[in-house]
Amino acid sequence: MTGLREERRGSLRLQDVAEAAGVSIATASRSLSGASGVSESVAERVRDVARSLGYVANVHARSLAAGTSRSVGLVVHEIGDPYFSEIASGVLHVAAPAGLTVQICHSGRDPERELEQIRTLVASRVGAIIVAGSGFVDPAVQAGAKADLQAFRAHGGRVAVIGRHHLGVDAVLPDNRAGGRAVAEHLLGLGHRRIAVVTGSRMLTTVADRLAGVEEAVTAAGLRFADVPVVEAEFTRQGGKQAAEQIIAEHPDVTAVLALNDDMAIGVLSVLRSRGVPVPESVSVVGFDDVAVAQDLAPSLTTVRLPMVEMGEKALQLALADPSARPRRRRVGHELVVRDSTAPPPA
Amino acid sequence: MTGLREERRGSLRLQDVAEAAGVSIATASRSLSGASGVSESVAERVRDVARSLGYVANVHARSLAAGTSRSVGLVVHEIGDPYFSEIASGVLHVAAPAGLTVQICHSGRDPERELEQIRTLVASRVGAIIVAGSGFVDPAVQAGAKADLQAFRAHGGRVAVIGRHHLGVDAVLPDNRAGGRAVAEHLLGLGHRRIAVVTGSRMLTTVADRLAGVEEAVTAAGLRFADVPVVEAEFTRQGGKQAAEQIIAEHPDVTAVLALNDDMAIGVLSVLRSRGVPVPESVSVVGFDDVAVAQDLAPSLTTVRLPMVEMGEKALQLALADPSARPRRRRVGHELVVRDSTAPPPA
DNA sequence: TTGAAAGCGCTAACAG
DNA sequence: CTGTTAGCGCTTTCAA
Repeated sequence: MTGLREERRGSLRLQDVAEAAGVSIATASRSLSGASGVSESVAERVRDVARSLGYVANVHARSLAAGTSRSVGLVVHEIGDPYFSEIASGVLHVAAPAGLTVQICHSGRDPERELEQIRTLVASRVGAIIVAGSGFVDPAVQAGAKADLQAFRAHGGRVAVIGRHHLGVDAVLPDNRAGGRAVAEHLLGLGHRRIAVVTGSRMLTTVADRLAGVEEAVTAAGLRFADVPVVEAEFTRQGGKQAAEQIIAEHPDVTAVLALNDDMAIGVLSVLRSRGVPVPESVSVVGFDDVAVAQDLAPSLTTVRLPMVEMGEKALQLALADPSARPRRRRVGHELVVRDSTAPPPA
Repeated sequence: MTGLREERRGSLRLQDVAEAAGVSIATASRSLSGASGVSESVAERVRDVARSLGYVANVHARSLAAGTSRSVGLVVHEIGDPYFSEIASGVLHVAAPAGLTVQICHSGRDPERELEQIRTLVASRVGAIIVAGSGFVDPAVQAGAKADLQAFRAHGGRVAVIGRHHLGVDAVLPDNRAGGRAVAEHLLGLGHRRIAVVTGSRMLTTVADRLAGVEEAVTAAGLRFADVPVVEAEFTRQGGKQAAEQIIAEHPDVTAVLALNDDMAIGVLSVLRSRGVPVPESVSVVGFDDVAVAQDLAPSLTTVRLPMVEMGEKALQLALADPSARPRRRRVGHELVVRDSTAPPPA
């Protein structure tokens, strides 16, 4: 009785399809995988039978036998963060039509955990791994991840990263430096001279690059970057709030706050509003990323737009493209979006 | 030469660990899986060897042999939507410590696609499936999904859904109806009598439930629900904008807009602001969900808080708990959060 | 073009 | 407590 066995596992096997179609299991396999070497008539019949039976191949058996799987892994810092959820959205949008499943995991901005997640993905024999979080300034921090990723590639795995990493693989690179410069120039152009910068950990390359752009602009404007207060906190809304409190306490004379991501800028706006500081009349605020809500805040946030969804799409496309000998880089544009949170400094 | 084979696949097999530790492959397996029946000293040695070798078990081989996998599937409408990314965050937060990987897929609010995604997950032999996202009022629409989910359960799979009722499985249920009532009562309590409701498709149970709550409150206040304009559009920010335009055109006398999710409310606020309509002075606006940014909008949004992260956590916990004969329901609380977007109607 | 059969790496009886 | 061995369901040579 075949019934029993079906009940045990719950689904048909290729063999059931093969029997029903009156062919061997090998032919059935070839028919369904679209491999050549089967007469079209037979192949079609097998596919019909499979469909009518509702057969779905066991992914694990297939992956085990073939050594690869039709799935990709995505490592983000935190999926609840809009920056990453938009990237994830982009990844999913190109994965689905390609018949790929996506495994998402959190690194929590911790290199250790990131390495752990990468290992898990490697063990899952995913076909590609996309690392979406910021890299770390210190290459040593990611040495482990780099080694694992290289080994993964050496065995046919595909890898792409978003943002600057020292990982030696294909990368989608937003121009954080030019973006930082642009947004700083915007404030300087409005006449601001006492600007405070609110930032996440400088260990993150994203932060380092954006900050370098800011420094360029400040220096080019004839100011000393050393005189610009740079307040470091968590790269989150909460961190932005904390930094804002500190600025209000220690640098009450600033006329503009430049936050290195929108999340922090939102935190800054929140504190200023609760303190009754009018934005942009008394203080201008800018962010970076242009997450979807930036335009709906009040005042709407001046920021630098990064095409997160597109970055996710590009990353997966890059990973899926024919492998290249040396790492490819896809730069994505940025765009200064001037909204209502900035104005000339108070007279 | 073992070297070759290692190169072919790229990683060590259990056998390599077993040899290095001088035990049989079975003992090695037991040691690593933490199964009983191995002396602790041997088990420890095996684990040490495995760790020093950097061994990671092949997930597919394991799943194939064991018939189950340490992974869960999560179906959301759209991961870029904050409502779902917060739920996903909750799911990931309980999955990771449990050693579970999470596969996320998009249904795009389309029952067909949803069914397709569920099938893919079943084929992946995930241990559990979590369906987040509203169900459909018409049970027939989801008959396919229900059948597949039941079959999946019958074969040992775990299932939990968030916020839907026609699937006959464990569910985490936000009290949409009571929430709708609460937020409508808030508006009525402030003295509003000309209220417009902005909603997504009424085919969604989420919408139907919230709307029913609103109707209860309106009726209890002695008004006729039929007199309340209900504008239907996409359940997104864009839909909210569209609905707002329509309300301004067709019902210029309303003093309050009740949007059935925050996303739509944000769209409404955006349109009102660009039209120069002061909120809450001329028109009050309320939303539903309390996505993270709701408190940072200006005016900050009065809404009903749903604990999305917690809902994600609970759903996975439910799915992971010992299976029960009949569907369990975990109700999660809601909380009216009064902020700055509501006030009494203009005199 | 088709089929038989040897694994893919691991788990889980079943022996010892 | 430990080892032997038969699969898990599929892909892929190798023959026919």
